[in-house]
Amino acid sequence: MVRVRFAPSPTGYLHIGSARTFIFNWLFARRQQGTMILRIDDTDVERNTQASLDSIFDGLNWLGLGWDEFYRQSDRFDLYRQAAWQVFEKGRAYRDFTPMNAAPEKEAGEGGWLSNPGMRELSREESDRRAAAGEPFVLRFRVPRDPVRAVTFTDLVYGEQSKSTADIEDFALLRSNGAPTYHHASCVDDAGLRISHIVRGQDHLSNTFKHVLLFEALGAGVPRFAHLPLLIAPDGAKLSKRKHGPVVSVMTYRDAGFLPHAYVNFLCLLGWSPKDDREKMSRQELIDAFSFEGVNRSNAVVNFSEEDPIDPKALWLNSQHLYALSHDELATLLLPVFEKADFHPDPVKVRQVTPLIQERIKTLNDAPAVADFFFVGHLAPYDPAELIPQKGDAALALKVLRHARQVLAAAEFTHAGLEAALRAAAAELGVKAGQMFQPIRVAVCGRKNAPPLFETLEVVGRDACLNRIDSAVELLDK
RNA sequence: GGCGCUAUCGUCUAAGGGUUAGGACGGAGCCCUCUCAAGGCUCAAAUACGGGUUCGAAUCCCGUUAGCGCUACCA
Repeated sequence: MVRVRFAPSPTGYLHIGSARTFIFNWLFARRQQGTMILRIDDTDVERNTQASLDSIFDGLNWLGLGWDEFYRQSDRFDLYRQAAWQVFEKGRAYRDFTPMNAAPEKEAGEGGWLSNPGMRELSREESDRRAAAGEPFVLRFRVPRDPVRAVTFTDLVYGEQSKSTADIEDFALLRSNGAPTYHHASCVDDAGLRISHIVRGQDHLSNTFKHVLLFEALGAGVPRFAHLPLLIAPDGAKLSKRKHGPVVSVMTYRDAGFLPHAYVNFLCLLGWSPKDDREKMSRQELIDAFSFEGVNRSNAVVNFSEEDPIDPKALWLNSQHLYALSHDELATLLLPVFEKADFHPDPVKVRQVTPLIQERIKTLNDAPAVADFFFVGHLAPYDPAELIPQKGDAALALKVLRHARQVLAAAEFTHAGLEAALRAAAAELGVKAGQMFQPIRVAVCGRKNAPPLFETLEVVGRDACLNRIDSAVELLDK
């Protein structure tokens, strides 16, 4: 039975790298019909905040993938302490009374630290006596070095891994305040929750040797491991909010008008490939295609810059998913966006506008800027020169608009009716269709670039069209 | 410093002994066209470096360089 977990610590918003780790866990769980567990790794009481926990939930909820079981490490401290003392009783851990901040630090820059001399070999009697006297200590794991041996495991992504116990430090299990460390709590839970596969960032690859040792000391089976390459910034540094700003938070993409699934799709393609050139994939396609074979070993750059804070590929993928939506689905998503833009939109109007702008937006947030003229009572001021068509002058624009007004006053306001009427009008005037349409477009839309003319006029409606053309004529006449 | 991991177009990636090194984003151009999009087509763009092994290396091995990670009573 496959059981995987995503274990964020609530020390900030949901990072996009964490989001991807969550997604890969989720995909693997669904693919294997296993269980997805969300576990909050909040062992560092000092650094955890409720705000951060809330924002992690916000991010996860937006992604919309869900989980099957939920745990919180701060509820389980007794479990960790109990487990730690069992390890101690087995002789696999010892008390280290070295005062905090007084570690035997490398003065001469030689580096490397394995254990606190003396403490590891302290007799049980001496250790018990000092503890009873109230001297603070940290409980440290005793890495087996009597004969040095290799710790090995097979990573589903990185392959065979091996490290000598001569290169593994005696890491802490319990702090002097009795709280468990990340390594300890994590392993106790992974064992206790019967996690079958630990899928996490590659930054934990070298920690895994410690964890393997701990699982053994705990008397637990060792889970399978799959480490994921990291997401990094264009400068090669790891993504940090301080240095790279909001691009590292998933909420940024929600707020930018991304479709959650499009963003999931984008994240999946960072460090993983279906190996068949597919890019836009549905949730089910991702589930069906996912495997650790397809995961890369090198870190992936999220491509953004100051001017362009969103990866262009993410934007493209979002547009592809946007274009695939039905008009009704998209209209439903667009309604709140227009509301937020203060357009006081009528749902019927939004539904009419939707097909006209669908292929002109890359994010939901692009819609108000593209569709403003469908909703406003009065057009924002524009440069009258825009009304003048290619190879024409103000006189031509005026002639076209006056004639158009007449024609539109009588025309049947449907795509076919408008097309027939306006093409005929152009022929009558002896101007090219483009020269006819451009002044009308600018008069009605307030700009040169807009959706195709006939359907646009149809949705804007006869009254508004005539009024706007009157205004344009007035503008040119001055 | 020690230990571990990694290295294909600008970016995401495919090819895992034999390919003109493929696709996508982005860029340039053309087509379509009432503008803008969308769509179609074309072009530019890569195997970090040096040694091996082999008839043959992007691919396997060694070294170098570079980047990243771990080396906390953070996670």
